[in-house]
Amino acid sequence: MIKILPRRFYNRHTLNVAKDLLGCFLLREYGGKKIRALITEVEAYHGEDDLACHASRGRTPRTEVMYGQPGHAYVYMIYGMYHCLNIVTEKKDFPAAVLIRAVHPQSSSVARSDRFIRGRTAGQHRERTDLAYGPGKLCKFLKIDRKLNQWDLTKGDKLWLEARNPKIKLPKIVKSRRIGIDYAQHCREYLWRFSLKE
DNA sequence: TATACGATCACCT
DNA sequence: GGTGATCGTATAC
Repeated sequence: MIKILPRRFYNRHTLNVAKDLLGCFLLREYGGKKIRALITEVEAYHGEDDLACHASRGRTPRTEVMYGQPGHAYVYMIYGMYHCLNIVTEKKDFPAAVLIRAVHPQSSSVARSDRFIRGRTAGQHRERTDLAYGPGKLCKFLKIDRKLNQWDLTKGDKLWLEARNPKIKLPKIVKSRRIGIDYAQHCREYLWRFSLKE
């Protein structure tokens, strides 16, 4: 039974949403293709007091989406060449989001995309999790860019999320410090990066 | 208007 | 371990 994550899933504390997103599926549909990917690594960015959060300097045109309704996408360009996908959390007017750092594409998705990206022939398919390991790489793999900024993720179209299979036991969740935010003073010590062990 | 820099990645030593 | 690519955003002037 496949279930699209509803708005109320995102309208909770960001740390809980982040942990609960592990093992869920990120779905991307474009050009007649549908890719399903297991979420394996996330980071939480929570409120204006979090110095690592883009909203730490308040409302700006860029951060406005994080102040909006939960369950929308916050996609921004980083270093002039990559995009990062975030899931907006918490109630309206509280700025917070979960950065999707890594996903594990389903085999059929990898096969399709490998053929599309690298022109591989049938029989050469194999797991290529490296294609989606890292926030920049997964956006490239899933063709996610700023056109999907503010996209409603509860509609089940173009980009959405589905619940994990409750019958499958989840690997242990590993907590660690967030990546690339050394400027965030004491906030860089927070263990707000969550990943599935393995 | 000008400038500094970043929630990254690939490639180098 | 280090560096360059490349441009939107925030901030300073």
